[in-house]
Amino acid sequence: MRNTNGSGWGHVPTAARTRDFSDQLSPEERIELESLRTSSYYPPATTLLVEQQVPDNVFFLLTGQVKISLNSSAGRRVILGMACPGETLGLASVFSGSRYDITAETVSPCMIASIACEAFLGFLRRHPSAYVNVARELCLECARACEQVRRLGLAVTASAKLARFLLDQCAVTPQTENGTRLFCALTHTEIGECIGVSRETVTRLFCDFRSRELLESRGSTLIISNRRALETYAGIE
Amino acid sequence: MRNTNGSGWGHVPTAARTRDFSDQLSPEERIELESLRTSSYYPPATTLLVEQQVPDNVFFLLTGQVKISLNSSAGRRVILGMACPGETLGLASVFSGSRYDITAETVSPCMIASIACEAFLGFLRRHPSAYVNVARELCLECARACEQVRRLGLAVTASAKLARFLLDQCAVTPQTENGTRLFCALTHTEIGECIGVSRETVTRLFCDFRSRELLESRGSTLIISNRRALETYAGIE
DNA sequence: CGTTAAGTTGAAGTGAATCAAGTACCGTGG
DNA sequence: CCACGGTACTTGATTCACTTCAACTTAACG
Repeated sequence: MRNTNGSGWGHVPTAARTRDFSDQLSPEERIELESLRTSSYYPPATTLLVEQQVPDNVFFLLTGQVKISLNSSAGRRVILGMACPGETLGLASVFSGSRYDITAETVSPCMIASIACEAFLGFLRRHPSAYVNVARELCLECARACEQVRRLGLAVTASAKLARFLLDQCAVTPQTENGTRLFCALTHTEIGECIGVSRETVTRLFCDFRSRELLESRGSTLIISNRRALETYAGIE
Repeated sequence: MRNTNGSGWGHVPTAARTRDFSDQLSPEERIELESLRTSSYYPPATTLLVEQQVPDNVFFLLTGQVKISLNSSAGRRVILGMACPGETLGLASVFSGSRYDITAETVSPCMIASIACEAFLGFLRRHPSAYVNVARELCLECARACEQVRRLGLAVTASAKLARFLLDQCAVTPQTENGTRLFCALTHTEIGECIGVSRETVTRLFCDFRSRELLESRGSTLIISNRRALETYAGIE
């Protein structure tokens, strides 16, 4: 099951991403924003921002994938999802002037552009129409958090949670003729953190799903030939 | 414990609310927005919007309280929180053009202003600077959803969840000399839906907390004299 | 004063966490 | 090439917190 290519899933996250923050900006605005950005390379497993920290930068993910999580001091963690190229990180906190409310770390080699808070807020003051872009990004963050609440709160059993999680992944993955192929490089521990169950339970559920022929797995590839079956099994809304 | 004044909590929700959507708009913009709004009275337990519906209006809560929840077709529900005067409802969905992602219903008699989607989007097109207000509201929605993920995902036991929930309420309630007084008109069922546990468990936990002298309750008033104790008991991050 | 909704309490059942032990896999370096 | 160490995965046994079910009490309201 383990996979070393370092990326979370074969395809994009929450919503297929066709545009990034600078979309819909005027050419001049785009150039100005460009001039404020400094891009750098980050190796896998680099921590970009930590919840409770005072924001210093807004990040724009150019390539690679970033794991977004919430952590408790007790060591417990909830993974909200994987950010994909085009997404911004830390925007809500910088904009609202509060501390970071999420933790973000790279899972694959990433190119990331960053802008210091004040510089970014200055840009927004000079170009208020860019707030439409801020609002668009915030919508995504909301959707991601809501999705997670649904997974954790509306699914009763662990199997329903996993099924729902897999179906959410299917929803953003292109289908092939005989089912959906998910290239999943998350460890069982991480999947557990995504859906709020223990590592061992994830293992057992995969066995269970396999024996029920709800999915096949080969290495880090999951093949879900019959979504319907998975949906009904999970008692999806 | 039951309380018939119909309001959720004695004081405001997530963040103390000092301004509403039209804050920071120019006087002309404010007047124009005003002209688009139609205000009406809604009795308690009126459903304003339902998840999966195609958005038709943006709502501005003027007075009263509104319960925001996520529901599954299986009848399960998660209460995200109570909206207070000044908040907007359905903004994210109207803005992003997707279906409502939450359900909202009044819990007390409410005055609510509404604007048809197209009219509101037209206003935003004419006054792009108003997007800063949209962004501000979306930040609130994000914060609320994140808070809920923390409650459901980071707290392990039911007691930790309830403790955290009560502490969140304390955080937005003015303190008196001998502790925090919460006027809670949520039923045990509703509290259960807020933290993802059953009604009976809520009852038992209240008994337990009382016997541990973590709180006192008189009618629908909760008195938390020692927050610290509650925090340490819950193993709060 | 009767009806309905909310709260309380006990007993039984269970799903999932935890603990523990063992296996498979991959990269490294002798 | 193989021994080694580390990480991830697997599987079984045990335990427990919470749900569910059921019976009962209390409170609110016409």
